[in-house]
Amino acid sequence: MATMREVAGRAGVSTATVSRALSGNPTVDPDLAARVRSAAHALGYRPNGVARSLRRQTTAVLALIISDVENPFFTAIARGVEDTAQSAGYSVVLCNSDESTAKERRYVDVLLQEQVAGVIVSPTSAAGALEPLWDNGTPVVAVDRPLPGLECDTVLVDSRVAANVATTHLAAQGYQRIGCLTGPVGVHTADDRLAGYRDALRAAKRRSAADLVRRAEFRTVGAKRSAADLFGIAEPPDGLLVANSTMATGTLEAMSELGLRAGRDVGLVAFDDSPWATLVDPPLTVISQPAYQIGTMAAQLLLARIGGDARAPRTITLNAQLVVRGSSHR
Amino acid sequence: MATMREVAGRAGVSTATVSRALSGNPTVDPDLAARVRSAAHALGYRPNGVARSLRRQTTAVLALIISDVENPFFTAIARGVEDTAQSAGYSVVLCNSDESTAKERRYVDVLLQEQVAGVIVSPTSAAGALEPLWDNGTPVVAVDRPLPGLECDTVLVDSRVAANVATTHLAAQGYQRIGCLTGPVGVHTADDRLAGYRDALRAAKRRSAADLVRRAEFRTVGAKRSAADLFGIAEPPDGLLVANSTMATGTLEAMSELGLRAGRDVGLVAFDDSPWATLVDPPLTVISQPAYQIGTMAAQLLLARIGGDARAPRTITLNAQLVVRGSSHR
DNA sequence: CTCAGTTGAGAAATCGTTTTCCCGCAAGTT
DNA sequence: AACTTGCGGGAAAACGATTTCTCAACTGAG
Repeated sequence: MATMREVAGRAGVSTATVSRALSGNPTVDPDLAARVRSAAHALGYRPNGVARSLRRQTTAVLALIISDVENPFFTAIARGVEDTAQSAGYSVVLCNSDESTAKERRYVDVLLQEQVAGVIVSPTSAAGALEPLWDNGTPVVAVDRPLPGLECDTVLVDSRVAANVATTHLAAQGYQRIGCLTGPVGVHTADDRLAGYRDALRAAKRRSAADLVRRAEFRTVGAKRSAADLFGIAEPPDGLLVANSTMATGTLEAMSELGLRAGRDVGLVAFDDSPWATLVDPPLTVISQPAYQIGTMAAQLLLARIGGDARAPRTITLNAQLVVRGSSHR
Repeated sequence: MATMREVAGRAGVSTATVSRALSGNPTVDPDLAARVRSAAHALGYRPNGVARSLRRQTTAVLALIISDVENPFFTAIARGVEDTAQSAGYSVVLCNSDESTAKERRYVDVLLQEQVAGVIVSPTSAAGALEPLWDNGTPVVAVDRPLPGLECDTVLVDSRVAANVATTHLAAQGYQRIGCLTGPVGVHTADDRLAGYRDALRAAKRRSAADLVRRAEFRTVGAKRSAADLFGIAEPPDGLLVANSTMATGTLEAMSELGLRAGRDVGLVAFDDSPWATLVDPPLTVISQPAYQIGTMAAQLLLARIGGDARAPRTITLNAQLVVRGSSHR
C-alpha cells in the first residue's frame, strides 16, 4: 500500500503539500495539486484511515447497537440509519446485542476503543452498560426505548397510545375477553404496550383480568408456548394484542395447532407490519411502526451532535398506525 | 480519555512498561504489573484502538458486505459471522451493498481505508469492485455466490441441485407446466437456480417452455408483477419455482389477487425458509438454506487466512434441503 | 572476586496522517 | 529603496500505542 511519503517523493513535494493538495486546500498551486493528484493516482494511493483518525481524533464511523438482527423492525431502522449516515460520508458498524447487557457492554468497550464518532442504541435495559460512552463524551442517541437515567436524544414510537388504540379497536369490534402477550418485564416497549392495553380496558370499563396477560421473550418459540398456554385456560381470551411480529408468528402457530381461526375465534392485532401480514388468512391487523424513519431521524440527531450541536437533548416521538385487516373482526 | 502516559505517570513507570504489563508480558515484575493495572483501573484507562491499529498495522475488525440487509437469508448469515468473529475477539462491520456495484465499490474503499483485517462478501456481480482488496492483500471470502475471476475461499449452497430437486418434486406431484421466477441476469444464484430448473425439465423429458420463465429483481414488488404477468398468459403454468423468499411473498400476493390457490391451482416451491412459511394456507414448500452455517464457515475460513493460512483457496458447498409442505401437492 | 548471562525496565523509533509553525519570495506601499 | 503583506510550501510536532534497542542490576559459575 502506497503511503503519503511515496506520493510526496514522486511528486517532488513534502507530505504536507500532498495532504493539502488531496484535501482540496485552496492555498496550494493548481499545477502542483494536479501533479500531486496524478502521482497519487499512479501509485494507487489510498489514504490510511487509521492514521487519519489518530491524528484527527475522530473517525467517520457511527455505531448502531440493536437488540436483534433478525427482527425486521430493527433491520429497517438499520437501513434508515445507514442511508442517512452514508450520504453524510459516514459508515455504520452494526452490533447485535441480542438483548444481553453483557454483550452490550462488550460492544461499548470495542466502540470506545475504535473511537467511533457516535452511537445509536436500542438499550437492553438499564443504562449501566452505556455509562462509559457518556464518560467519554461520545454522543449517544437512543431508539425504540428510552434510556431512563441518562439525558440524551431519543427517538421513540408512542407504543402506549398505539396499544391503547389497538385494544380499543378490538373492544369496539365486540371482543369481550381481550388478552395481551408482551415481552419481558423491564424491557420498556414491552411494559409500555402492556400499559396501553390496560389504559384501554380501563377506559372501556372492562375488567382487566390478570390471567389474560402473558409475558415471554420477544421471540417466536416463547410466544408460541405462552399463547398456547393462554388459550388453554378455563376462560380463554377471544381477543389478543401481541407485542411484536416475531411473537405474532408464534401466536399464529399456536392458534393453527389449536384450530383457532383469527378474527372469528380470536380477534388479533400485532405490533409491526411484515411483508407476510397480508398473506395469512385472514390477513393480520397490525400496528405499523415507522421503523425506517426512526433510523433516519436518529442518524440526523446523532450527526447534529457530532457536528457540535449543544442544545438540550430532544425526544422525538413518532406515531404508529393501526392497519385494520381481517384478523380483528368477525 | 486517559492515555497510556497518564497511567505510566501514576504508576511511576514508562509507557513501555504499561504496555507490557497490560498485555500480560511475563517479563514484567508481578508487583509492578499489579501497580500498573490498578493505576489503569483508577484512571478508567481504555487503550486507544486506533493508535494500536496504526502501530500494529492491523485491526480486529471484519467486514461483511451483503446485498440486502432486509433479506432474512442475509441477516442469518450475518448472525453466523458475528457469533464466530465475536468469540475470536473480532468485531464485525456490516455493509449493505443493495445489489449495487457502485455502493460495493464505495464500501471497499472505506474498508481499505479503515484497514479491516478481512472481508466477507456476497458479490453483486463481476469481481471488478473487489480488485482493490486483492491488490492490498486483504483476505476475502465470498459467500452465496462465487467470484468468477478471482481465486478465493468461497462458501456456497448448491442452488442448482436444489432447484433441480425442487422442480423434479413438482413434476412428480403431477404438475404439467412448471414455470420459474428467478432473479436478474448476471446474479449468479439467479442463473444457477434457473439452470437447475432446466436440468430437471430436461431429465423429465419435459419441454422447457421459454415463456414460463420470468426474471425480476430479488424483491417483492417486481416479483409480484412478474408473477401476475406469468399467470396471465394464454397457457399459464400450473407449477412454479420461485428463487427467494422476498419473491415468494410477491408471488403469493399476486396469486391471492388472482384467486389462485397454492397447491390446488399452482404447485409452489420457493427458496429460503421463513418463519411465516408455515402460517400461510396452504403452508409453503421451501428449499431451506443453511444460512447461519454459511456465516460461521465463512468467518472460520477468513479467520484462518488472517491467521496466516496460505493453503490454496477452498470452496465449500453446503446442501440445501427441500422441505415439503402443502403448497406443492393437490 | 570477576565475568558471562539473565532479567527487568526505560528511551526512543515507529506506524501514516494532519496541522502548526515558520520562512522565503514576490507584489504592493510610501 | 526600504518595508509591510500575503502567499505558497517545507520542516517538524503531534496523535497514542507497540516494539526494538539498550543498559543497569542482579545471579551464579569458575
